This record gives sequence, structure tokens and C-alpha cells, in this order.
Amino acid sequence: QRHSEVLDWIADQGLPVSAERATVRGLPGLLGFHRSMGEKRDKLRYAIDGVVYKVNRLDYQQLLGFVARAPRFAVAHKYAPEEALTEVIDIEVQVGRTGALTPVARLKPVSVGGVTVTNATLHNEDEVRRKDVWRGDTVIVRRAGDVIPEVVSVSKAGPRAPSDRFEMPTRCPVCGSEVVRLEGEAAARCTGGLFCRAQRKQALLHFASRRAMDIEGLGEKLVDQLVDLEIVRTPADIYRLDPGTLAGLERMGEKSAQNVVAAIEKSKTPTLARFVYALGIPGVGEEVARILAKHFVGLEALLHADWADIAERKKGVQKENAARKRRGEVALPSVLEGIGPALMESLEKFFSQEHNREVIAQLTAGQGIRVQARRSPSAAADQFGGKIFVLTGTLLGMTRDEAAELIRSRGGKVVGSVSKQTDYVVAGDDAGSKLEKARKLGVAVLDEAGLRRMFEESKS
DNA sequence: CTTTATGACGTAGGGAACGG
DNA sequence: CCGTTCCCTACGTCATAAAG
Repeated sequence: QRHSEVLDWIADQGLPVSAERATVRGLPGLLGFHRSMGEKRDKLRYAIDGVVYKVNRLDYQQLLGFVARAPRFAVAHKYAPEEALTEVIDIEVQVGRTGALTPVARLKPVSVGGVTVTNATLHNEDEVRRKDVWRGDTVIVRRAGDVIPEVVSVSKAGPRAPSDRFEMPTRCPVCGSEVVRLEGEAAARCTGGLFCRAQRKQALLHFASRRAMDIEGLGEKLVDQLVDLEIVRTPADIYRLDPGTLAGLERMGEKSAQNVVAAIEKSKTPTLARFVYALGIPGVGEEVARILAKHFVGLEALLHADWADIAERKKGVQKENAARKRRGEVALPSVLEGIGPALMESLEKFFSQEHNREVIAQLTAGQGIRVQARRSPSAAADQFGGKIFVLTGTLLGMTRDEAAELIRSRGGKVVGSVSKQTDYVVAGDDAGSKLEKARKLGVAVLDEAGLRRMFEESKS
């Protein structure tokens, strides 16, 4: 957090101390500690990027709890990241998976915070205007949070010729399709869809990625070759690859080709959630895909969904619930909770395009991909009946992702932080604060063996 | 309105395997 | 055999979307 945000945060806690009066290891004031550590920073035998303040009373910690990614009883106060001056050699445009055109500053290589920075995203057209960055300008660069390169501001405007100004192209630099920027959106987008090489490549990479179809070895360079040589046009073509074709490509030997083919074979029985995520529908990430997979029995049901009707019903339920709330009655379950109008429109659009339906048909009918149907509500599937799990520490026999999937498949829910709502905390090696919190709240704690025993029980 | 969740972005660094 | 190339992931911030 930045300085002012930290002050706000401390003020917001409603604690009986102020930032200046709170003490840390005998030093007066959090900010004083921050300052004194800042002075010692260079002399330390290790690198630090800031200081963490924690509320050191367990009852206050409990009160404050957690949000998804962070505790609310602790906050990082970072030192201003190192900055450097460099020149903007060019501002180019990148085409992403969803067609978004992202301006990227190509920089004269410069060392910032221990790494050499040569590129920095400028996010979108408005951002370029706001920072008023032109080609040839000298800019201040830093690594936001000491990680991601960022152009802070222009330090000295270069000799600016009219052609040095960044203009968002009106035609996609890769496929030449029209570029549009929709009302209220920050991104300008290529309308070429999957006919655009750049979008096709990104879509294929996403399709194959670990959290989607998990085809190991199908990376950027390989996809580049496959698309440029027109060996692969759609995800379905991936499943037509044979070792001979692959082995003929650059940097691909017999071994690599075999490995890729084996990985492709292994990917043929995805869960519905993974398959939907792999399709790369705009706005549909892992979480939304999971919600859809839970709601629809299988792929067929999803393909035949009447989105206008669902949106209508959702609105109806929301209205009814507002009325019920006024009357103090129990609310009805929401229709497709977590999926609003914007996402429904995106889904409707994706599934109404003939091209997309064709690819899905090829994958499932032609290439033998069997999307796992949801299991019928057997005893096993419902074993955990909505019980809430938190995973912490390192598991030995399985990864945390695998454990999470197993729990979900049995009707359990996996969340990121421990609260009174949590039913079980599964603690692996080196479990930290979550385990402490579970003990504090009296939440049941399982070790890996205990979790496995629960899985075993569900089989019988 | 506020709060919460999520995806996109760039670089380093480690493991696997290519190819001379 | 060994230098080189490729794949993959973590990390922090911000924009955006949904729900409260």
C-alpha cells in the first residue's frame, strides 16, 4: 500500500490507537518504525521491499477476519520502488485473446530494481493520453510493487514529430479487420475474432493451458509454427496432430513430439468446467465456468440454453426477492448467482456464432473429446453436502488443486480463508496462519491422511 | 454507493529436451 | 556431452463486473 492508504487503513480499523501512537517493538509509532527500517534497509543482509503491520491481538484479528486474498488485520507498507529513466523507442500494439488491442511501450533497456526492463504495458488508449507518452520521450519507469514494469510519467518530452504520437489503429495490425471501441469500454478491439491470427494463437494457448485442457508442451513457439503453417486453425485441429508432423517442426524432436501427442491424448476427458473455461468466452474465467458447470447438467444443456429466458427469470427472482425482503420473508435462491447481464450477453453471443458451435461439435463428435457429465446426485457426489473447506500448507500425495477438485466433486466447497463458516481446515506441511485461525475458532482440522480417509469413505 | 473477485500485464528463473 | 531454447509459473496493481 502507499503511504496515504496505510494511514487510511489504520484509521479505518477503529482501534484504540493511532498510527503515530501505536508502538512496534518499543519504537514509537508504526510510521517511525517504517522510517527507521528504511534507513537500515541498505545495511541488511537481505532485501526488503517494505514493512508489514499486524494487529497483534487475536480477538481484534478475529473481528477483522479475511477477504479473499488477504487478511484485514495486516497491511503491507512498502517503500517507494526504485525508479529509472529511459527512452520510449516505440509504442506498439498487441492483440490479446479477446481481441483487445494493448499499447506496449518498447523501452531502451534499463536496469530497475535488479532486472532489465524493456517493455511496459500502457493498458489502453486513455492511459496513453493520460500519461501523454509519445515515441522518443524520456520516461520514468518503475516496477509496481517491485514486480510489474510500469511507466510512471514522462520526464522529458522528446523532439515530438506528429508521427511520434500514439494513434490507436483503425485496422487490426495482424489481420486488418476493423477495430471498434464500444461505448463505456476502455479497450479497443479487433473484430476479426478467430479469423485473426493473433487471437487464434492466444485462443489456442489458452485452450491448451494448464488450468484449461492442460496440454503440456503446447507453448507459444509451437503454436506460432502450427498457426503460421496453417496446420492448426481451431482447437479441434490440435487433436488431428500426429508425431510425424510435429517432429518436422523447429526445436521438435522425436521425444518432444511424443510428449506433446501424449499430453493431447491425456486431455480428452475434461470436466465441463475446464472445457467451458478452455473455450475462452470473454468474461468467462475459471470461477464463472465452474458456476455454469454446476448449473447445467452437461455440455448439451449449456449449448441449448435460452439466455434471454434465463436473464428474464433472473430479473424476476431479483424483483421478487426485493419485495420479500421488505416483507421480511426468506429470499428465493438466485438464478445463476454470480452471472449478471454482461456475462449472459457474452455467453449468448459466443454460443450463437455458428463457427463456435462447429468447433465444439468437431471436438466432441469428431475428435473423441468426452466432456464429463455431472455425476448424478449419488451418495458420493453429495457426501460433503456443501461443507466448506480451506486448504493450507503443502500436501504430499496430491497438489492443492487436485485436492480442491476432489472435494468439489463430492459436493464440498473450497474457499481461501478461514472463518466461522468454515467446516474443515485441511493442513499440510508448513501450515501457517490459517491453521492458527482454525484452532482459535475451534474449526475441525484434518491432516492429509484424514482427508484421504474421508475420500475413501465416500467410495463405499 | 461500497466491497469483493478476477483477469491481464512483463520478467526472472528452473526444468526439460533439442541439436550440434 | 553441453550450450541453447522453450515452457511454465509466481508476483503486484489496476480495470472491470457483480452483488450487497
